[in-house]
Amino acid sequence: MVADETLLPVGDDPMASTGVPRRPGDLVRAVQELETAEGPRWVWADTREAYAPLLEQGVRVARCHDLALTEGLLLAHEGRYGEPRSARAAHARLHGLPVPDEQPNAAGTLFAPEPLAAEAVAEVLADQLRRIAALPEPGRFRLLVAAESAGALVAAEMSHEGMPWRRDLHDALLTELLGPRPVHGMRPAKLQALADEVAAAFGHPVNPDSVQQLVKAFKGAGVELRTTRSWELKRIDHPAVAPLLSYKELARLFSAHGWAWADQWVRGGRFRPEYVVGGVVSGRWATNGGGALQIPKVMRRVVLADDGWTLVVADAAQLEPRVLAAMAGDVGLARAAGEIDLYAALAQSFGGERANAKIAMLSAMYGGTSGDASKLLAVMRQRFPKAYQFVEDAAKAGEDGRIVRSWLGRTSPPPSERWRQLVSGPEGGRAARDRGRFTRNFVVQGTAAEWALALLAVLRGLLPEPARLVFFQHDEVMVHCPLDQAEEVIAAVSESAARASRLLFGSTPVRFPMEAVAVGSYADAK
DNA sequence: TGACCAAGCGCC
DNA sequence: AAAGGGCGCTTGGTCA
Repeated sequence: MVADETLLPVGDDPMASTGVPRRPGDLVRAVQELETAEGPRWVWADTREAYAPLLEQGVRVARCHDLALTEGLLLAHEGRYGEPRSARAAHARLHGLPVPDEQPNAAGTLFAPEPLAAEAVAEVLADQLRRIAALPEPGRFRLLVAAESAGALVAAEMSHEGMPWRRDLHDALLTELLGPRPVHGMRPAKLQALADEVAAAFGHPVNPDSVQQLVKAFKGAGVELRTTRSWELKRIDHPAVAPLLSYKELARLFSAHGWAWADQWVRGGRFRPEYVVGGVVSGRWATNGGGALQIPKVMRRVVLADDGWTLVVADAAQLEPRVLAAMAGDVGLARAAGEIDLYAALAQSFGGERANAKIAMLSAMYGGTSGDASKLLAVMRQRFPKAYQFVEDAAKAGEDGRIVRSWLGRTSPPPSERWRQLVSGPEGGRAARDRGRFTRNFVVQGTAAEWALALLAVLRGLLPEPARLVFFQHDEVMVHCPLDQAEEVIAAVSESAARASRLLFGSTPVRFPMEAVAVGSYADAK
């Protein structure tokens, strides 16, 4: 099955190109031929729709421009957050036509819309390039668009490739922790035993999945609870607590990543989630089903390289404080960020305590106020004034109802109407501070996400055949490759980190260490 | 019955 | 280790 989608190959000068409509029948071959001959930047309405069928046919492309992702970035930058961002909507706006509503979910719709004609794709592209050129920092925004689009390619390829997942080991792990797989609708034996223990401790039946029943049962036992969160339960002295805590932990494994999950998401020894590029306002990815970004650590042991292959796993160390140092241009902080252990390098400034340096940095980036935070923030303000001021400004903007932007120009959502009402009411201070914490974090998290996208884009281009990116989680990547490519892939990872840093920040003294290890099992990566 | 919300917890 | 911002996903519970 070939995508019913118009593709537009664009050479180095996008404005000079013309659309090439293709009949679906020869589309795949045409793409492959052009890709080999000219390596164009493919322009399409939506990468997931256009690229997945190509991947099915074994065709991979090097570069693309995703109209919908770009439109979303542009609309937000232009203060038009929330307007429909599909290529079709963008085309309608250009011509003053009624703008179609956003497709709620491609999988859930019965009728796919007619594909955009090549002329329409070209028009939307030209309009976007004009709008980008008119921005105050067009170069940065172009990089953002390229990185976002490259991310969309990687996401489609990772969904296609899948992360190695041994169902036999997964089943063995579940059986070890929960007991054998139960018949539908039943609890596994060990889970049921824990539920029985909880009931016995109360002296009457209690459903441990029901907050209401638990609160009531504890009340009957003379214990008043505000919530049944595990950290709150841990402070309570009652015989039901221990089995209840075990129950909660295992019940989550069972329901979120148990046998039914594997039935749905694991096929042919691969876990294939659907990634949503730009699915988080800060630019991080989200997933649509499969919970790929919330896989419990205990399950890493079932992620094994194929025979003769290895997993190269790497995560960026202390990415967010390094990003802050580079963005703020804070000389002192940048010097510390030139070291492998940034917090250790900062310790001297915070009474010799590495831990204090960490709290100070985290509090500055996230708006923390607890414990020693305010005292340490005062030190930070004095020692690293530019970094301190950078996040303070972002927080102030948020509190004032203004938007903020990441380094490359991703724009935060504007405040909601509800927030504006709230902020002028009796609880206004609280609402303002909450939004201040959000915008404070947005500039750091958003730029860290951009760095990670740039890393992915570069790494994708450096990987030798047949190595494949198979997993990405905010600041961590996994490559599946033959054993004898391990060294080359590890080198490619650190080279990509260096190039990503230059792409975003030029010649900064800040280092972005990305140490990769080759392992047989994901569980051995840390 | 289905839609929706809240609680709770997994990951970074 | 501490912390807080961001998410997805499941369950129970309520309401129309």
